[in-house]
Amino acid sequence: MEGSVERFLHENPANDELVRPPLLHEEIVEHLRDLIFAGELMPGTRVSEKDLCARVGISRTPLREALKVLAPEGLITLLPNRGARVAQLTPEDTEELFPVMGALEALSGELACVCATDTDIAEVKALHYQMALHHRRGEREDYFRLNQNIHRKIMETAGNPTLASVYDALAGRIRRVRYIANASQSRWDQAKVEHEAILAAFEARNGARLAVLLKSHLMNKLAAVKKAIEVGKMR
Amino acid sequence: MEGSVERFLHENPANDELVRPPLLHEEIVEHLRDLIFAGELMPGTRVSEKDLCARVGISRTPLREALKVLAPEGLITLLPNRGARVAQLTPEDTEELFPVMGALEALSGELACVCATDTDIAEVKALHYQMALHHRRGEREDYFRLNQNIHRKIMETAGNPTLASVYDALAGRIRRVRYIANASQSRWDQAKVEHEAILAAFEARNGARLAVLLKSHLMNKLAAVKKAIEVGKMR
DNA sequence: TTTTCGAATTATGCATTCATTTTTTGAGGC
DNA sequence: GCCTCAAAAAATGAATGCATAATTCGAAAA
Repeated sequence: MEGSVERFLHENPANDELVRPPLLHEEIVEHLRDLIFAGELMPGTRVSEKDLCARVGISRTPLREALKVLAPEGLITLLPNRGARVAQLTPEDTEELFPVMGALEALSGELACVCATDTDIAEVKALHYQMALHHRRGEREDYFRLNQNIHRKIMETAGNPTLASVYDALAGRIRRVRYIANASQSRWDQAKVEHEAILAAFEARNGARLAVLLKSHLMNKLAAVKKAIEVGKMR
Repeated sequence: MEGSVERFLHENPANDELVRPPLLHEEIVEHLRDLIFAGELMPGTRVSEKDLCARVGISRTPLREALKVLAPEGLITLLPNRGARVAQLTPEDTEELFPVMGALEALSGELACVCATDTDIAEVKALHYQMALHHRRGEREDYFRLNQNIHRKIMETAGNPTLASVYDALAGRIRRVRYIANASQSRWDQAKVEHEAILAAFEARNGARLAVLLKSHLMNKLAAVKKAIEVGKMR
């Protein structure tokens, strides 16, 4: 009977999750994130509610809800009566975010060393050598992508979804500046060396060492970002 | 002239911040947080939009915006077409949150050891001995409050507002269970010993050691919470 | 008495509307 | 020509309205 199926679904909270229809504002949140990450909405840009509504084909209510969600996340800045803007990372933000991300990545490394299967390690190894290839070929975009994949794989291996989601939220804010970290060839080369040590620690399942390496890797990246910004300003 | 003052205010972004009127939904967010923390809205409780609107004296729009903000924060669970509920911490959440908070507290300790003035350390010391007094007197509520104050003071001394805000968001989610960590006298005593070591490391400005201590302090707290829940279940 | 089914009620999701505030525009004065 | 100020236009903040999904309630059946 149909009835029993419905009852089964409703009496089991876990299934309710699967059945639940999407909330419009959540889709808009993701859509806006994508627009920001893709660079279609640049930092500092004013987000016109009317325009975006027309563009996405919805009313202002869910869009406004989405903006309110993205504000605490740090992707949008809300100026009362003066609209929303794509958040701009201040130097302070940058300087504050990297250590926090470093701590979270360090934890991911520690946990990953405990949880990782041999397959997990082999996967990271494969990603690493593919990345190394892109480095040798000077393919920055591909290197960047593989780099992200490696860190993401380690994060996933850690098996702590809460950690991953906090990390992702912060990573979204510095996505743009991260990319410029390897602007200079020397820093890029150094990053590659660091990654070799990271791989080695992971293969050895040396969690403490991996944690330290990941942490310093991020702090070096911060230094590189600051330097790259300095150089950029002087021009 | 009045005009020049207004222009001055508007031409200076920093001042715009000060002048800007409050957004209703943000006030509701804080109000709801307070209600949840105060235990007036218990985990699992359904949040009726109509009732809460009447209670707070606003329309549904800003309330719904507030609920949407609190959902990603983990304090509210949104069930599409079925309303909002005060989020209930699952055992998985608990197990995931403590290590993350441990990593963040560890970082706060490290940074605090670098940034702290002698006054900062003296302040923590004072708080510590006041807390120790409450421990000796068996005053659990006061102990708990002082305990929070100490960790908060160290966090503030670290001088990383981003770190603090991420930490606070997570702390809000486990606020309730944290309180039951010192349910058993033996654990409470152990916690006090750990705090003495923490104070000593801070006084010595031994960041690395303080980090390790704060981290293990939180992991021990997790173990205690799990145990307390187990005991609670058996009754 | 308990269960089942369906109408009535209620609550939610989103669109629309109204009241303010901000921004723009342009006419007049310096 | 540039600044000042006021009126118009536009945008935002919040309330209300409407369509739909969920819940409740009660009558009929088992």
